[in-house]
Amino acid sequence: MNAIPNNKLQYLKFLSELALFNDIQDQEIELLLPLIKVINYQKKEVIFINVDKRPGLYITLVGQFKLIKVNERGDEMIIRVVSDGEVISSMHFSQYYEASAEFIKDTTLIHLSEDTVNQLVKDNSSFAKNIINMLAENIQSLMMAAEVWRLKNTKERLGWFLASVNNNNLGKLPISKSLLASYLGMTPESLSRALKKLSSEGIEIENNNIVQRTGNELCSYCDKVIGSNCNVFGSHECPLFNQ
Amino acid sequence: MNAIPNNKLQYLKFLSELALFNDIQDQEIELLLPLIKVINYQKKEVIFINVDKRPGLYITLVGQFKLIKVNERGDEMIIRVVSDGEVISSMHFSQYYEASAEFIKDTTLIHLSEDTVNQLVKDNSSFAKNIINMLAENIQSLMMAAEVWRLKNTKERLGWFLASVNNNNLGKLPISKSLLASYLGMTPESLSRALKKLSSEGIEIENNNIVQRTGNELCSYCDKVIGSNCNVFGSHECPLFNQ
DNA sequence: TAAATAAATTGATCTATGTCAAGAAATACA
DNA sequence: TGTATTTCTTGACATAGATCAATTTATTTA
Repeated sequence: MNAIPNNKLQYLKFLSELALFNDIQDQEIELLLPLIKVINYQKKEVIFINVDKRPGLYITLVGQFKLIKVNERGDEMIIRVVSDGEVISSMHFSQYYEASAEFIKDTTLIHLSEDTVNQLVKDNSSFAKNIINMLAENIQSLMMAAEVWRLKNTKERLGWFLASVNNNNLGKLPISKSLLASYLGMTPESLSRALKKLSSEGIEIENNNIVQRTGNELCSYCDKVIGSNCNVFGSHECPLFNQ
Repeated sequence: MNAIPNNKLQYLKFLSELALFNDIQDQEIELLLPLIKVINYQKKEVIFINVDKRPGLYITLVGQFKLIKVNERGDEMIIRVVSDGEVISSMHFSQYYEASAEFIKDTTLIHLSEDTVNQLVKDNSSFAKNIINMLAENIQSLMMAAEVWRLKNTKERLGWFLASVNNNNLGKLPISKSLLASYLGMTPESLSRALKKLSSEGIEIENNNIVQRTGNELCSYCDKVIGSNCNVFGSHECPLFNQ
């Protein structure tokens, strides 16, 4: 009677490992399974996000998409690139905020309704804490992005991005160059030129791998936020603590 | 024995009217009063915010300050201008995020420690909800700011700002022009030139008051988020719903 | 594996906005 | 109320990065 269909039970392990469900018992997550909706999108598909579409919380089971805004002239801004395991909470956008999602890869999203999330926040303080942490991380990365766009030139923006993925992604470029250019708020041409300048400093991209001539050229583009998950962070080798 | 000093009791009414304490009983707020710290800052004072300074949640009792980041070249970015009744939650910044606050007016802040806030979130689901709403609003305004910086030119940025204050501030410019220029990511010279272009469209600033020739010129710079607290929003007069 | 398509690079030019300098207007101060 | 100081405006000029166009290089697809 209360059996959860087998096809939903498969999500239990995935969900339980997300930061969003930290300190939440598997039994509690199981109670959610009947409430989730699983939605598939194809590469290149574009959806419009606003008050009319079902709001709520979307968890990326697998795939990749970009959250974008476009102005009248057709200029596009990438608000965020969302990948496996990442969460987007459209219910926390203003009722009138409009954005689009464009799928970069075939993507499967897990959807929790606004009511479900609100109920969980009310009943489970760990979940409330996890939601708060998720939103705080969002704020953090939006502030960082603002800073990068406003205070850094094209070469510095690219250097900063490479430094950040080099730490948490083992030196592999996670997105294409043209997507990266757009994400960093520049044209592909400018990215190409910025890359040329960086290569004269010993930083190169060789078939999607970030390569540093002596191994620490990117340190000069690092900052304390992105550096905090680097293995020399805070040590005497780290230039951020030791100029 | 448990008496709250009279000088703290005066904050009860102020706090109870904040969105942060929605659906929270006065008795519960009273329990907080012994835990708050009140801090005064003078106009032009600058403080540095990072992990070493006491983190937590700051509520602006009265005054105004700007949250800023500066790069090596001395270029300054205003992350946010914080005014009376507004909240800044440095505890939700990354541990390593560094910013400065520069006080524009003499300012009094009410401080709640990180532990106090965490305890409240745990014990009181209304407070958790309020914190979530506050963070969501932060995300909203950071996304809007990113959009304004990235997709609008100087004239459009200024028009957008004037449209937004015209709604919620009765047409009075809340900050000086040079601060506004900095907030909008342009130089005072560019702001001056943008203003000249707007005045040819019937939009002027006359001793800090926003004046529109026919009364709705700013509508073309409005959007659904800032328009949502305009009194013609959604009606047949509103150009946003009716092109 | 070749042809077709898409992505990235390079060079030449253009343009919005920054910078610098001088003057005007507004505000503070005495 | 006049002087000093700050803020704002205007013009001349500089520049980072956009745009446009032509290749070159990679990736799909058949």
